[in-house]
Amino acid sequence: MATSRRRRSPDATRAPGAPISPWRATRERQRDREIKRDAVIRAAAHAFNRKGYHNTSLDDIAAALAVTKPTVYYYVTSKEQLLFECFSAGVEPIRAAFAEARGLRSPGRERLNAVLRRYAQAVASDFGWCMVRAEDEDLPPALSSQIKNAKSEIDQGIRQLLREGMQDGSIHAGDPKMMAFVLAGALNWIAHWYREDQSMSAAEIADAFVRVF
Amino acid sequence: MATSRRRRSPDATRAPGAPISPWRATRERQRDREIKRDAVIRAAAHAFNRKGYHNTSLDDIAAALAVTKPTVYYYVTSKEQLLFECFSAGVEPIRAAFAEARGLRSPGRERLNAVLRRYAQAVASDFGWCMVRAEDEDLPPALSSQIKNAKSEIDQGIRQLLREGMQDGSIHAGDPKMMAFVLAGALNWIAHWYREDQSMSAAEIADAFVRVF
DNA sequence: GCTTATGTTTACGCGCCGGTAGATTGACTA
DNA sequence: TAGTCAATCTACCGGCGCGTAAACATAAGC
Repeated sequence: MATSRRRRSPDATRAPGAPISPWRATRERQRDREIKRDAVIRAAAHAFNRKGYHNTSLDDIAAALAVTKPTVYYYVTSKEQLLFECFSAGVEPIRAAFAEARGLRSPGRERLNAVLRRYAQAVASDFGWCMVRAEDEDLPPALSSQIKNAKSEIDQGIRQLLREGMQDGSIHAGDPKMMAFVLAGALNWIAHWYREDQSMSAAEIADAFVRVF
Repeated sequence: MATSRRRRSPDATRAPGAPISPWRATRERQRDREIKRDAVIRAAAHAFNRKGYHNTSLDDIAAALAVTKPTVYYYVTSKEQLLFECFSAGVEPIRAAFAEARGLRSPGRERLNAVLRRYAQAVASDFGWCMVRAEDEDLPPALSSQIKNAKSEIDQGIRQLLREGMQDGSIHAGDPKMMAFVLAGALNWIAHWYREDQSMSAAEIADAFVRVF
């Protein structure tokens, strides 16, 4: 929305070594803008992680970045959107893990383990906390439904890996739905206790968990 | 606090059949008060469960009881305390389950299963939701620390049962701490999805979970 | 019946916080 | 140098929601 007002796009097919375009500065600014926007989202995730969504004001987030509230609003349209962005940032690596696992040829159990490991790491991050705790009640329906879809997608992905593992015999038979609930629950819960008990790294936790299963 | 102003205690050693004490009404009123107070807490738990703590106003809770806000405050000193009471109500049956399990002579695995089953049922209730999601950030330090203690107690209880089960050979060896995290996480997570997917009763879920482990 | 305790109401104060309007600064373009 | 545009600021609005003061009603006790 805020970026839709550019009148001319910079010449993308510039010969190397050619004189620098006068629009270079514009591109740099745009890149700056993305960096700053990311910083806002990261700061928000960190604050939400520590104090909770509702106990964090936008003034808090702005202060953490040493700017003022309207500056935050320059990069983000609302607090709700901010939460949503944090959620998205948390989910993205998990999506990636699934995509990666789909490409592998190893038995289902190993593919599942790989996903779970990445999952655990994602959940242990600042974003992970937002991901796990982003509640539909806190968001307008449009964003809420997107979150539900994403969560459902992950759930189905786990069930699918479980089924594949059962078919190739690498995973003990059982009800995929229940097993997925157990797995997701155990992993998501990491977000709750990891802040207080950081005696292990996220990777170590993931390995320990996989060992338990 | 509100009950500390009674000047004379009713005669507790009254002969049966004797004329009813004029303080009987007082006792009845006191009992009424407790019932009403419980109703307030239940209504709060239900509302928190559906809309979340921060999205529930005390006016909402009052409206659900067809009274006004000050009436709620007549039974409860603050919203925070209300949340704390919901937490306590949720935890209490779990405490009871542990106490019961300690009295049994069966192998550790069965005692643990019994606890987990009750645990799952507690988590699937309205109170359970509050229990799982009551965050220290939302409460004053005094209450927050009590909650932490209760949670820690439960955690230690699970670990203890695991150790006992390992000693008598009924539970496969492993790291009790990690296993407790996995168990608690999987069970607590029930609170998140049970509202939307009520295809099974809490007891069925508990059995299914125990089977997965 | 008069008084006191108990329960509930109406009406309100007030702080916090999400969000915005509009001025301001500064850098890049021509 | 003038003009444009991106970025940030100061100052403010409005409302929601917790919690309270004080009046009012009803029933109990004497």
